[in-house]
Amino acid sequence: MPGIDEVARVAGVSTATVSRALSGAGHVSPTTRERVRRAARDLGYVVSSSASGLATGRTRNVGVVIPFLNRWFFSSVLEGAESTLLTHGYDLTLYNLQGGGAERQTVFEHFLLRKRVDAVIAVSLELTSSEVSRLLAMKKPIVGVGGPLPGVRTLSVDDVAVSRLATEHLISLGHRRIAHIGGDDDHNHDFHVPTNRRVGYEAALSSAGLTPDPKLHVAGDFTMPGGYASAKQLLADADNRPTAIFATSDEMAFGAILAARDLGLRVPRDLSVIGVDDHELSEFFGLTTVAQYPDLQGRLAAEILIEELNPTPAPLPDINTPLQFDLVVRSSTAPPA
Amino acid sequence: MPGIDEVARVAGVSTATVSRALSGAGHVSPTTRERVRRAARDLGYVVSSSASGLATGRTRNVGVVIPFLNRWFFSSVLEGAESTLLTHGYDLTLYNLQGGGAERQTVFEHFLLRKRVDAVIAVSLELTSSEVSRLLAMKKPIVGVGGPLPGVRTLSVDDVAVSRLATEHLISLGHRRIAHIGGDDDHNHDFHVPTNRRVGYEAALSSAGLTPDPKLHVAGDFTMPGGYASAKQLLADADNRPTAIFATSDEMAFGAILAARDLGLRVPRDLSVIGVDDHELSEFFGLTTVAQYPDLQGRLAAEILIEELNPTPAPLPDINTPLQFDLVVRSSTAPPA
DNA sequence: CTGAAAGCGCTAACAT
DNA sequence: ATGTTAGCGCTTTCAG
Repeated sequence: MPGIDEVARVAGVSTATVSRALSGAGHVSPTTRERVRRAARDLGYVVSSSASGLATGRTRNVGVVIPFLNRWFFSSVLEGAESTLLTHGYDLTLYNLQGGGAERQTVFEHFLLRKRVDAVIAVSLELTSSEVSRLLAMKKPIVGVGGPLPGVRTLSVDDVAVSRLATEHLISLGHRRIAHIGGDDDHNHDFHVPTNRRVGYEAALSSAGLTPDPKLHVAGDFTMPGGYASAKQLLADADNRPTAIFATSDEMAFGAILAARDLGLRVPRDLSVIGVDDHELSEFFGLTTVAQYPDLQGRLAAEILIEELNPTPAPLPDINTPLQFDLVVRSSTAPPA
Repeated sequence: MPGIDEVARVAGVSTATVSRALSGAGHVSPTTRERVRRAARDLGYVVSSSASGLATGRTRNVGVVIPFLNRWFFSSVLEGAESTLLTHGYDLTLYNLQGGGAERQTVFEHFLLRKRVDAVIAVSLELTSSEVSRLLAMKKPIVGVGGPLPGVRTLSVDDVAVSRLATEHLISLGHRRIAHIGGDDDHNHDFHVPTNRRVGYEAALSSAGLTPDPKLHVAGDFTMPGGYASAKQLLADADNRPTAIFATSDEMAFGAILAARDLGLRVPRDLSVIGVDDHELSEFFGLTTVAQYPDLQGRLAAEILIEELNPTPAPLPDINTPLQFDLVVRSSTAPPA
């Protein structure tokens, strides 16, 4: 494992020149640069990130704090962030943390703050203001994905608008009895997504002169089996059955579609179903949905941080950047029979 | 951001003592240790991992190279590895790389080797022997998950035995026309999982005196839509329809179940389906499957590395550790009608 | 049990 | 354009 001085010796220059030639900072003559490059390559030299990090104070490493790895939304965000960071020469250090707990504390104290990362992406995680301020005090840029964070640049869809859009689609098709599979409280601390989605749903109903019926709202857990169970419950009473279901995630919507089938109902003839996400399987299920783009969210988060880390950052987007979402109509919604 | 010397000053000791007190290495009197601890806490001191890494040559960071993030198997491995590493005080740096390509080269040259990680977990990725030997030359332990790697400790299920078990289950139920949805060549470079699974399937058939029928084998892509399409194809010819399908992944098996339903076939009365994985949704689908335990695989990989990184490592498992797998019978398999 | 001091390998002024 | 040199903040002999 050769060090920089060995490269310097072989190239016949000083270590400073090697550093400059290899990092691209500072002026080095093309010939020298080439000589250094070759020496480095021949020796199989790679810089020590610890040494370089110690000298510069920058680690070229971004921490990502994320509550789930095995859910489509989250793994998509992660994938987007990872590939962007990688192409910009940054590493990604992963912290898979749910809710609070001692583990979370540990991560903050002993990892994130350890000068291990230059910046943090917090996905659907509400940092306490003390966590945020410590990070900010260390000049570590943070960007949140999935909801507003106090004093932190965040990327999020307008959940109220998303569910209003979904609900209005059903209303415009002529539906009047529209059920909603929301999220349970377990998921609510993450930026109140379930609450906001419910608000949008009820607002859309009210605007259309419909009164939200509490019986048509059930809490789900964002999973397919959860959506299945919720839908079964909503569809149990054959007389008062809704003609449409708006599920707050595509996976729950898939469950609802399967539940309808098992009850002998045809989608969309007997029941319309709409979700939120545009999950990779939504096309397969023919699910109408409101697309959000988690991979782009991850990419964008990474790009913002990279820019902020730049010595001369370009102007950055608003502190609360609203994200795009689109209605994607497929075959799970239609006018009621 | 206080440094170690500030802690030393406040605690009234030398920096060496602070280091010893905080790291637990070397002898420090209980009183002193307590004083140092308090000083550190009061100042909000955390060690700089760059400085510590530079001084010790260890980063307490493990790299994980993994081809997919959004597939259940892989995210489960990752989750298992992450939580084990975290509880042992290691960070996890994520490299999401498929196949070969320049990106992969980059990661090896500029990241993994940058003294950034102490060890590497390679998930379902065939490292070239030059990659392996470079890593080994730098004394970086590697463990592979998902298949044998030349000269590297690996954890993997015996894919031949797995699919033999699955196929034998169907045979023992009385099935004779058993189809197989395998993997396509795109997935074959990862340790030949598809090939091995096919071998096991055919071996089981042969042992039972059945001749594998090439028409009953189709290549899949490990996804649910892929399994759906493959099953549709297998079931198209009503006269020569198989009575059972063995899919090489649970997600494809789910697709097969849905395809059967769409064709008006009842599972398991008209068609038995078995998969491999024990995916989190397998219970929901009532899928009989051969369980493997990716989260445990991730945990185990992490534990092995942590042990190997230990200055006085305990004896380690075999270079090729076979992993557990179990037949899990649910309601998707039954004797043929 | 504790302190002094020599690095770990690199970068960034500052010179030239 | 390149070299000299002083750290970056910690760990670890080596003394005591």
